[in-house]
Amino acid sequence: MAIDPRSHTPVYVQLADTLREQIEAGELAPGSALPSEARLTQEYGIGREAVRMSISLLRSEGLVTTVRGHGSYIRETPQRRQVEVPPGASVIARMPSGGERRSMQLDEGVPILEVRDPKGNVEVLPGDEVELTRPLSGRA
Amino acid sequence: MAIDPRSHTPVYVQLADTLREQIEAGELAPGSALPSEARLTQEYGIGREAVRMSISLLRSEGLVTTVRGHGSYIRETPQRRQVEVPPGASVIARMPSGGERRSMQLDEGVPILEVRDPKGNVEVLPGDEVELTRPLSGRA
DNA sequence: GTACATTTGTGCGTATGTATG
DNA sequence: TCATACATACGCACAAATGTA
Repeated sequence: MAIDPRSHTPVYVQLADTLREQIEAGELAPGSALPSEARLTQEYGIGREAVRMSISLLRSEGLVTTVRGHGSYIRETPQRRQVEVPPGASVIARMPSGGERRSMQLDEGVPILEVRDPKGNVEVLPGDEVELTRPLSGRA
Repeated sequence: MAIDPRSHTPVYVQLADTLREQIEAGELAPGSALPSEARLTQEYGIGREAVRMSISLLRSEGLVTTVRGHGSYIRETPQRRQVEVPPGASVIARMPSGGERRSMQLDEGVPILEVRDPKGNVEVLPGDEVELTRPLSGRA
């Protein structure tokens, strides 16, 4: 898909959409590198700022990670371990604060799951590694 | 907190931390506007790029939203409605794709919850409006 | 309607630092 | 050592959106 500078949607959103499509279509395989900033700048005839913002957007969606001095790579989602939601518990999803992200060593664009059990204990789980489950039979 | 350009932590991270503190402390109330880019540039004696990256960071954390030609605003989190996790279901948290984000009208930095019931039906819920629950008694 | 100020979006130039190969 | 590539940071300029007079 070509980029239209006169479109109402910002150029960097258009490029992010294009790259996202390619990633989801498998044209850009997990683990492989995105084209470099300079490459994308030339390829689509847009500014470096727009390219950087596109990649930043994809990072915030958890689709790519960027390695400084090396490039940006399509993220491979790790196996999710199953975690049971305790009876009487509640769960919310939210993005981590900067401190949480650093201490939990989360990539950008990875949400967290906050599980609060009836006693008020809160467990914070990395959203990309966890699948919550509720078993059919309601035993703890 | 003042910004130290010689610090090892990037200027834009320092500013984001400062603004985050002010937001979490309530000095910047939900619904109110952040200072403009120009204002922050002067206020903290840093460049516009650093200011914009700070705000971009806060957006990706779901703390603020930006309206072109208007400004950036502290997000007000809506009341979370309670949604019960069906017996036998599994839940994952992830960031929405661009299309999902637009069709569900989600702000940046808002994760989604994907609930898959035993029959394979998938429900996609906005992470900022939902609190998942598992009742104490295991009835559906 | 017009005009204007404000604010964010985009593009470009430059520079330094850091990491990899 | 050298080239490449990204990260950070500053500057300037203009475009586009918004709101108000």
